[in-house]
Amino acid sequence: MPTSELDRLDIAILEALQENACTPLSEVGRRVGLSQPATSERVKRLEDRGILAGYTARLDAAALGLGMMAIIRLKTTQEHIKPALKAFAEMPHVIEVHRLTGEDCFLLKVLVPTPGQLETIVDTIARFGAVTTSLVLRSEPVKPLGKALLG
Amino acid sequence: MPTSELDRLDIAILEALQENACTPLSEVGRRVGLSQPATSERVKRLEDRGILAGYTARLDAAALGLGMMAIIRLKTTQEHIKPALKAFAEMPHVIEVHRLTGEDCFLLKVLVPTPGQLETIVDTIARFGAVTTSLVLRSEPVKPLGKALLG
DNA sequence: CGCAGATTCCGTTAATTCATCGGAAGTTTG
DNA sequence: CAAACTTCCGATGAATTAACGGAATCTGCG
Repeated sequence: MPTSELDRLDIAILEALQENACTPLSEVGRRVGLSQPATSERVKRLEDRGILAGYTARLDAAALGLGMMAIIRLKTTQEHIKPALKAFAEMPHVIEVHRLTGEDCFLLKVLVPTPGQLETIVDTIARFGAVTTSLVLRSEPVKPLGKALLG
Repeated sequence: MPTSELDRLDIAILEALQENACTPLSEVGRRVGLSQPATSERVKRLEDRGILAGYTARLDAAALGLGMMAIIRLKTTQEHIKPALKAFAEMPHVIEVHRLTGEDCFLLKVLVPTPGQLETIVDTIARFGAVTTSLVLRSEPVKPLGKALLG
């Protein structure tokens, strides 16, 4: 089994660190009922197991001037897949790339400062196949993963 | 303007912290050519400006037993929107919710351990309208945001 | 039963990292 | 040209993390 037993404490620690990775481990420990060294040790074990894959800064796209998010779907054919992947990698505004089953081959998430930038991106991608572009009107805050472990 | 001037150093700092938020600021400073206190001060300023919105742990979904990602699109009508949003919030496996322009109203990203779980989710969401579900075969690593600032 | 061995915890302490301070250098303002 | 402002540096004090040694609990197996 991939999740070789995470107990309640591990999950609580992961939730705390996902919500704010800078919470002192003594404080995390206090919340879950462990000492600082014990908490530290568990965190280290979670890292060694590859469950805790790292720590990252959360940037505010809007504050960075990237106020427009769009979802682009691409329906293409086999021979375009590799060149398309390469092109996506070189487009800095394309922040997520997913290969899909179903009618569409790719789903991309892009962040741009202006509609004009979006047009440029769509035009470039359209060279590989049929694109469908949707603007994101609103996003609910991304949910922390911890919750999904209990169901 | 939203991006009231970020210089090259700010961008380099953001990139470093996005790649690994635990890099000591003395090390970040060394890379960008600043002392530790100067780096610390810039980070604090970026936080105050709301550009650096926080720090979060990166969890490995597969290692957590959530090896299956799916994209669900929902086409629905006005009166279902609020109840749908509420339902999404209560489903722990739904980790992203985007309101879209275009034919589909919502795009969801879900993480599940088994196809059976996905079926449950799809069935629940289908009560609000017409759903289109695609499995994610592969995802390219999410791109750091810093790159998008230079274009 | 009961004794290794392993695991996980705690308290303490050493090492690392971060925050704060005073002061210098450079820029902008009046 | 001076005053105010900004941003930097080096040094120091405060906070956090990492690394012990030892105690308690659990496991496996004679």
